[in-house]
Amino acid sequence: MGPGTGLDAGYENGYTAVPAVLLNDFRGDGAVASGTATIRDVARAAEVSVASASRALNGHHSVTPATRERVLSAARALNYVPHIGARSLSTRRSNTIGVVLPDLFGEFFSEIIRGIDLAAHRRGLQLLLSNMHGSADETALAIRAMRGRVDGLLVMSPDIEADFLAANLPSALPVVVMGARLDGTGHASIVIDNHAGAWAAVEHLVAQGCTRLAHIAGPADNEDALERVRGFREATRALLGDAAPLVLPGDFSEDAGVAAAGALLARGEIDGVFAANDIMAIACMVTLIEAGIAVPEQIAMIGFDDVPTARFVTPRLSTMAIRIADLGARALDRLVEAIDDPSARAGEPDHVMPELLVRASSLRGGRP
Amino acid sequence: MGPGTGLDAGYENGYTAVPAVLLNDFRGDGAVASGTATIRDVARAAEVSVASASRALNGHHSVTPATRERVLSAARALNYVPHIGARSLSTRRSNTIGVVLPDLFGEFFSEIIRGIDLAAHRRGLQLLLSNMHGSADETALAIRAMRGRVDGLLVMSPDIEADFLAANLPSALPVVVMGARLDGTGHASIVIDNHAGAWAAVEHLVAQGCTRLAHIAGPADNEDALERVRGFREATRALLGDAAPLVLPGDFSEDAGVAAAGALLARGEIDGVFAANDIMAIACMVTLIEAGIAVPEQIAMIGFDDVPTARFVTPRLSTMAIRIADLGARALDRLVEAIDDPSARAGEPDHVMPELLVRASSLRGGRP
DNA sequence: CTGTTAGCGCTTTCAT
DNA sequence: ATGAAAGCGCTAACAG
Repeated sequence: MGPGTGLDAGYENGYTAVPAVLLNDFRGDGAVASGTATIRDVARAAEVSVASASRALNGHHSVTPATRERVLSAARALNYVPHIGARSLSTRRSNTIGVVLPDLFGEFFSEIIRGIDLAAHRRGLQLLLSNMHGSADETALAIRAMRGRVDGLLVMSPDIEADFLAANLPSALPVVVMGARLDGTGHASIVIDNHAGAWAAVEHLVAQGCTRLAHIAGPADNEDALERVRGFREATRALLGDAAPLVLPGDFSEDAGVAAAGALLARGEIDGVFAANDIMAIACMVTLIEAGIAVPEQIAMIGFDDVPTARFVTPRLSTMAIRIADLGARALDRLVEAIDDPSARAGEPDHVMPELLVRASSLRGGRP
Repeated sequence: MGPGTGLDAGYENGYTAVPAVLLNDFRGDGAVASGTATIRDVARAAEVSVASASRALNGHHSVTPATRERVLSAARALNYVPHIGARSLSTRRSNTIGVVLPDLFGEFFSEIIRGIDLAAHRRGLQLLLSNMHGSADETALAIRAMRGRVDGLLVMSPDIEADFLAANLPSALPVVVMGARLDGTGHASIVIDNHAGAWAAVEHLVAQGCTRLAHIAGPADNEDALERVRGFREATRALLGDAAPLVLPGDFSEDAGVAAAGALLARGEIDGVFAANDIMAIACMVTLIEAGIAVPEQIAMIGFDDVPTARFVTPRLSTMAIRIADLGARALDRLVEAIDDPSARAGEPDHVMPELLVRASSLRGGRP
């Protein structure tokens, strides 16, 4: 893991649990098939009640060292593995977090999952993944299907109407929403400051001497994308006096980037492009270069997100960087807080401020 | 999704379940908080027994249309959401697959997860994710922690000794192992033909006129990586008469690629590089180019995996392509087969043959 | 300290 | 067709 991600902070307290029995030095070299014996078998073998077995297994202090040892060795002998499902039914704790995402495609989501996983791993939590492949109804379904198996939900669905989302969020379960603000619903949320990010991107392009900007937009139903367009428009008007800058349609996909490059080529005149995400920026840039355009000399490019790939393209891509994995980790941390203290209603959304990351794709030494 | 991935095949039969009640046209717009009422509440409200409620909710045919309607509307009114955890305890079915991976970093794993998710989604299965962050003991732990919550396990851990792995796999649970062959354990597996892939890479480089090859190796404890080195060595000896070709150490990381570039620069003479994975190839290539080396003219490059990024670098990276997402999907499909028919012992491992994908980074028109 | 007894929420015989 | 009751495997009072 790279330095400075802030993800390797130490253990935190609070909602965190690794069942004691799982931490035994069991290495599965017993003779019996694992996953078969129940706690009753263990109790019988150790000649104690299931209650004592349970206590011993879970490290409760109220057990004689002697019986504890009997139970433990019986468990070992039987290759006992606790049935976590049953345990959570009884304790009303699953030590599992449900993660609901709109898509699993692309580095943005994999980075987010990585961040969530890292934070979850620190606390001994498991992740139940659910991806909606787009549809709103499926999202609702996915969310409902998590009932009784998770202690909390991490939901990201920037393209689902907030109202619909709010209506389908189980109010009994702690939820953190990523990417959409759900004010007044009592759910915590964490949002990216897209507008400011877009503005900063335009500002940078202008500082590099660009005067004819274009924006490659994200999906029309995506809140983040919409805010980026808005920021772009306002900034070009304010900074360049351009009230009707070119906005090319897009959908965060590679294809959209390629198509945008085609449009740019056909039109000419544009000397700076701000894409709503990195993947479109990269696809567009590669296409432009192959068509003989010099980047950044003829057209400067800047993206949004800072996915890992941005560093590997030639020229390296400037971008409005979000520490994506960090974002996921923060979301999980907030969720854990909410689980720890269910009474605390969520306050203001957490804000994530994208950071201008200047690399070669936009650096052409205009005004410094 | 790109064309030709083979991932969008239609529904298959077999182990597939979406609980009926979840498919109702419920849209969560009721007045009561969801996730609160139990089936007893529903039964009481509908004035029937819980048994009947259960039957109605699950679409059993032995219910009067009248009572079914009463139950359903009661459920709707109460905003009832079934407690899946309790259901699986009772049915011994969780409709969940446990996925155990060694790492979540990099595009290889995110692609694999995407493939698994796609296939799982088709069958209405959920994914319980678990990542070991390296340690073997953690792997064992993660596997045991899945007991009672999953119907089957998808395990990938090329850097864990096969014996240890086999000892810790629950024999009661269907398991498909990716990337390591566990013959004779009764577990299905699916492996990449690394040796042949490496050989093909060398063959291609030689055909392009390269005569002094180097290999950037993967981790020393990774089976896939080891096979790639072996293939590389054998091929260079056979094809080039080079019995002791340069093998640079690596660990599949970006840094390793950069370090390898340094070594290459210091040494000179090498005119073709085969890296054990794409990320090292890309990092190495970018570093070489920035140092003034012409790729592929002075040094031809080829990687392994075909991660999405390989298409975006300049020059585009040649690679031994694996359809990674496909691999994940296939693994899940095999697992589902095993769940469907637990009696069938696993046969031979599935083989995945990497495919030579020639892009600009290795194309220099030597012998055609 | 230990055993007995209830559940957790749901499905499922087995009667009726 | 419906209901009563017995679990699924585990934990948690409550007594002893």
